[in-house]
Amino acid sequence: MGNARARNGGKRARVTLHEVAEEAGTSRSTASRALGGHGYVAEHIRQRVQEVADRLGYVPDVSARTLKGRSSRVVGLLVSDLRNPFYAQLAAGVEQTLSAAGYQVVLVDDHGSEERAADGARAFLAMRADGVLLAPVGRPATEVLVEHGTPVVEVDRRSGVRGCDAVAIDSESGSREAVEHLLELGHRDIAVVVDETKWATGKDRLKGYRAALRHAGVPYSRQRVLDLDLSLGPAGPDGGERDAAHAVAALLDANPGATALFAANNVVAELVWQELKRRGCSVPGDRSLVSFDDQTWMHMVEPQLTAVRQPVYDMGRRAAGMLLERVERGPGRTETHILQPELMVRGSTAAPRQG
Amino acid sequence: MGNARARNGGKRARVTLHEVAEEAGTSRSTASRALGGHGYVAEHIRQRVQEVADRLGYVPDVSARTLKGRSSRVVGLLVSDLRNPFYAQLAAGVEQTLSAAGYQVVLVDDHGSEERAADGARAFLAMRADGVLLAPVGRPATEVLVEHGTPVVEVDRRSGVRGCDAVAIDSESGSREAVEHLLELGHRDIAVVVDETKWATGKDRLKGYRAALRHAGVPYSRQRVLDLDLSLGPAGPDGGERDAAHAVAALLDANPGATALFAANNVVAELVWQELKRRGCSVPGDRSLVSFDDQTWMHMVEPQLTAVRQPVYDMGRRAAGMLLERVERGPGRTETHILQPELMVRGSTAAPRQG
DNA sequence: CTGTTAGCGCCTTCAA
DNA sequence: TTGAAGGCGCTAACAG
Repeated sequence: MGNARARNGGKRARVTLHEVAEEAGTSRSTASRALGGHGYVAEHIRQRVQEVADRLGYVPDVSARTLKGRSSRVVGLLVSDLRNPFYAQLAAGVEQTLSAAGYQVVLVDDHGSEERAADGARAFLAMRADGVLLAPVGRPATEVLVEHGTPVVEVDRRSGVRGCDAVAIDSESGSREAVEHLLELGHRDIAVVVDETKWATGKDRLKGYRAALRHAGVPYSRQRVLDLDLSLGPAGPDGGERDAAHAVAALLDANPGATALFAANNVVAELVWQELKRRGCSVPGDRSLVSFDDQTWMHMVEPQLTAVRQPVYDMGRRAAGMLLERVERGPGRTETHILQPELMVRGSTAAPRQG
Repeated sequence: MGNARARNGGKRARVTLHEVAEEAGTSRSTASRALGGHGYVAEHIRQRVQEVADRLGYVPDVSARTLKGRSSRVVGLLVSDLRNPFYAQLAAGVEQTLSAAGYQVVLVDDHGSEERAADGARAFLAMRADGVLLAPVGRPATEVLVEHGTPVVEVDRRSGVRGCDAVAIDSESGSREAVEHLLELGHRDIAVVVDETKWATGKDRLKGYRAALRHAGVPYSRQRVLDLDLSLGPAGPDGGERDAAHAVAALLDANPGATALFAANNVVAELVWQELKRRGCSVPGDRSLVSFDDQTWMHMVEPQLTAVRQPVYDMGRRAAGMLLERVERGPGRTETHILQPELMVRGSTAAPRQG
C-alpha cells in the first residue's frame, strides 16, 4: 500500500498535486477541492482523485499551504532543560493537547540561556508558527514574538512582557504552605536552597518562605538562604553540579543549627538529599526536608519526601489549550491561570529533636 | 531594537523581502543576495539592506524558502512517551545536536501506538522534513518515510525495515551480563519482567536472559517470565499501571522460590520495586533485583539498585549526528551503531539466603 | 460542478 | 554589480 515509486535512491521528486490531477484527469483545483473536502466536487470525481492520491502516495506540501496564507499548524515549544523531569512532563502535556488538535510541535531547549531562547523565538517566527509556548528565560524571546503578533502563552514562569497569556503554579502559596508545615512541627531554624531568585519561580518561592516566617514571627536571615544559579552555570557537563554540591555543603556547615531544609525545586532537592545522605545526616531525625515539586524518586526513597506537588502535565495541557483558544479567537484581553499546588506530607518531615 | 511596528492588535502582515527592498531602494533580488550573503552585492548596499531589515524586524519565511526547493531544515523526532525519562533524555540529546547544527526539531509522541506513529511520519513528510529520528513502533512509520526517500535513523529499537540507519544499545549482551551477575551470586530461580517481548528491545532482553541461563545450565521456565504490554495498554490514565501491578504481584506469588528478579526497563523496574516494597519484601535479603536502564531514583533508594546503565543522552546525540551525515551525504550503505551498556553493581543484589 | 487565473515570499537564472 | 522574470506547490476567487 502507498507504493510511492522509490526511484533513484530515494531522492526523486515528490508527487505533487499536479501529477495527481493529471493522473485523475482533472484540474489541480478540482483535485485540491476533492482532497481538501471544500467546495463542490462530484462524488465520483472525489473518489477517483482520492484513490489516485493514495496510489501515488501523495502527501500535500505544508510549506506551499502555509505560504499560500493559511496557518502553518505549527506551535513552538521552548523549555529550559528536557532532562529535568519537570520540563519533560510539561512537554508531554503540551504535545498531547497540540497533536490531538492537529498541530505540530517544534521543540527548542534553551538550556537556560537567554540568547538561545531568543534564537528559538526567531526560528518560530521564521516558521510562521501559529503560536508559541514558553517557559521564559528573560524577556527577549517573548518580546520578539509578541512584537511580531505571534500568540504566546508563558508557562510556569513569567517574563513580565505584556501581551501574552500565562499559566503558572502558585509558587508563593505553595512554598509558604511547605514552610508553614515545618513551622507547625516546631522548626525555627529553616534553611532554604533556591534556584534563580532574581526572577522566575525562585523569587516567589523565596517570598513564600519569608512570608511564612514573618507570619510566625520568626526572624529571617540571609545566612540561611542559598541561591544557586543552576541553569546559567558553566556549560561543561556537570560543571555546575559540582559547585552546587559544594555550595549546599557550605550552607549546611554554616547552619549547623538548622533543623529543617526547604528545597525550592526538584533539582535542588536532589542535591540537598544527596548531601544529607553523604554526610550520614538522618532525615527527619537530624533534619527535616521538604521539596517544591514532587518527582518520582521522592516517593521511592526512604523516608519518602514531603513535597509540594505541582500538576505539571496538566499545566502543559492547559497552556496548550489556552494557546489554541488564543490562536482561534485572535487578540484580546490576556489571561493568567494560576494552578494550586498541593502539599504532600510524607516521612521526611517531623518535629525537631530538641523541640 | 527590532521595533516591528505592532499594529492592529498584532495581526498585521509580516514584513516581507519586498518591503525591505523597497525601503532600501533596491530590487528584491539584490536585497535577497545582500541578506543571504551570496553573489555580488556592493558592500554599502549590503549594509543598508541589512540595516533596514533589522529596523523593520524582517524574518525570512522558511515556507517560501522550503517551497523554493531548498531544505526545510526540519528534522522529525518520534518517541513513545516523553514522560518516561528514557525518552526525555533521548530527546534532549537529539535536540542538542540538531539545534547546534541549525535544525529545527519537530516532536511527536506516539504513546506506543503504531497508527499515531504513522500519522507522525506523514506529518514529517508533509513538512518536507530533511530527516527523521524515531524509536519505531511497528513498521509503517519507517516504511512510509523510506518509500518517500526521507532519511531515517532508528533509535533504540529497530523496525526491521530496510533502508535506514540505526543506533541501538546492545540489549542482549546487557541483559545477559545482568543475569550472569545474578547467577554468579548463586541465584538459580530468577524471575523476569519484560515489556513487549514480541519485538523491540524486550525481545532481545529476554534473549539475553535465556542465553545467560542456558550458558549456566539453568533450565528456563515460562512461568518465571512476565510479559507486560505497557505502552499498548488501555488509554485511560494509569489504567494499564494497575493491571501491570497486579500482574507483577501474580508473578511473585507464582514464584515464591524466586530469589532474584530482573526488570527489563525502568518502568518495569519501578513496578517491581514498588510491589516488593508494598509486601515488605527485603532487598536484597529476600530477593535481589536488577534493572535494565539506570535512572535517577535507582541510586537514591536504599538499597541502591544494581542496574544496566545505558548512555541514553549520547545515543540521542549519536543518532542525530548520523542523521545529519546521511542528510548531507545522501543515500548509501546504511549503518547500525551498537552502543555497549554497562552493569552498575550496587546494593540490590547479593547472594541468595539459603545459597 | 469544474477549470482558469493569480498569487503567497523567496531564490535563481539570465540579461543588462 | 544589479534588475526582471519565472516558478516552487497549493488554494481561493472568479468565470464558465
